[in-house]
Amino acid sequence: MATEQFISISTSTSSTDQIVAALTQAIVSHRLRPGTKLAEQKIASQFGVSRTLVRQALFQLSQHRLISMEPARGAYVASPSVAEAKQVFAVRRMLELETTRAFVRQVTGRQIKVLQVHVKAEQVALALDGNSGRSQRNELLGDFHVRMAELMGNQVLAELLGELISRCSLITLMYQSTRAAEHSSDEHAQIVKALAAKDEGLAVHLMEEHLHHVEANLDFEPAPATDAVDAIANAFA
Amino acid sequence: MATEQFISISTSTSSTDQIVAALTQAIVSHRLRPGTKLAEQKIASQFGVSRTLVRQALFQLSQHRLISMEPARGAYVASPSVAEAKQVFAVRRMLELETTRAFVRQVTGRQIKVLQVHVKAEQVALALDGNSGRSQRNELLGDFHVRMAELMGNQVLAELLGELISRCSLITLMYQSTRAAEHSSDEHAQIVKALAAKDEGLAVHLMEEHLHHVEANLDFEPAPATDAVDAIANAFA
DNA sequence: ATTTGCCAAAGTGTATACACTTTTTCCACA
DNA sequence: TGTGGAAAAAGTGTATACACTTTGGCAAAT
Repeated sequence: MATEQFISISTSTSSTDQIVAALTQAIVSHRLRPGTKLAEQKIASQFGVSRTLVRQALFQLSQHRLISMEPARGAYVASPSVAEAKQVFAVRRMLELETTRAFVRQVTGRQIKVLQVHVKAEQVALALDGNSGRSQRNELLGDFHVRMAELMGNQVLAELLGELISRCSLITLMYQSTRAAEHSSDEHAQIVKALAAKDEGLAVHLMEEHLHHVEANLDFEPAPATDAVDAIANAFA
Repeated sequence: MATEQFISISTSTSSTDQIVAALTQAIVSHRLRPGTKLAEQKIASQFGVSRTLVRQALFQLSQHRLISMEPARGAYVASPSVAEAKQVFAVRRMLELETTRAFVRQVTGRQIKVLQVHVKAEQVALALDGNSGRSQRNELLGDFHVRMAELMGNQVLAELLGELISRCSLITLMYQSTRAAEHSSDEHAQIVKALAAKDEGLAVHLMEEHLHHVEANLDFEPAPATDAVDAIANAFA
């Protein structure tokens, strides 16, 4: 069964939030793959709580669109459609390009420092990690963008972007073509350089290209009927 | 007691969703004012269900930031701070300006028709309604923006914007200065005209001004200690 | 061998029970 | 008259119970 081992990285948050965090990480790191059924009792046992808390967590995750709940049938890890994936990326692009623009206008040395440190961390993780934690890498790469929003002092934006980027992680891992965008970190570095130089045009341009690369590395192709049921469904479509 | 009469506009959605919808409407229409306590059992009785379902609904609303939940103390209708209000508007501006830009590029006659019809509806409501339903008017005015996102075929964007606009409604009603922005509908009409003419620059400019007007009509001023407790709190701040 | 129908097992949806926390009440006392 | 504080009331947090739905399999019939 795929729902077996979670590692609770518990801090001091509420029980439900811990479950949400653990499941989120399991999903965006692909330890739980799209389509996997999430039976309430099994998860409850895993965490040593009752279904009540699991249920709350699942509801929350379904609002984040990381799982989908079908009435009386249960919760499943979401498998965003190509259409949805493209929409999520479109929204992300809107928010991030504007964020970049706004960022340049109010950038301080301290903020640049923070971003530089983050990029360093990315590159260390990339170097050290070899091939083990594709997911952790992914998470760190996504965090760069959330960090930017946080540094702008707009918490609302940061939260929204955080949710979008979780969705993007799921999408990325789902539609990932053979060779992923491993030069992301370099692109981040370049963006930071442009931000430091307060070159709005360049920064926005680099961010635009960066996001384009991330999306372009996905394989949205005709979905070649990977399994029998799909094949039949498609045949009658 | 302020939590007394809701009017269930029930469709065929799930019980929880009905409660969420009813409470949302009650909040954004100011039938429930910011700070109002939402006791689970009372609401449950209102709706004729158990606390379980109400609890789920409240969780959902807290994720939408329409209510805030304090551990062991219960749920209260949110009173967004000035800082949060400004952040929400900032994000909204980002999304809507980009939406407008994208809209112009792919606009069709049918879409323009839909928007024109909507604006007509706004103006009819404004004319008929006199002064009765400030909230309904508000809702309709917000819907214009959501409709634009929907027409672009980006469901993700539409949902996100919908949530943001709910928050804006709460904020608007909370910080509303004496004279509200009643020319919103006219501005919508002008925007539609610019969209129809595929004049990207003008459309974006008008949208920018429109959003600026909406925000400028709010009273974010020093919060002149409207009640005794606040006054004391401020005195020692 | 394939299909249909039915029963058992598993799972979800909602209500209720109960422990624990916060708020309110009210009385003793200054 | 006003204040401190304990006991009661109200309310939240979690677990459990139970009804209803879906699922899977077995057996009978074709």
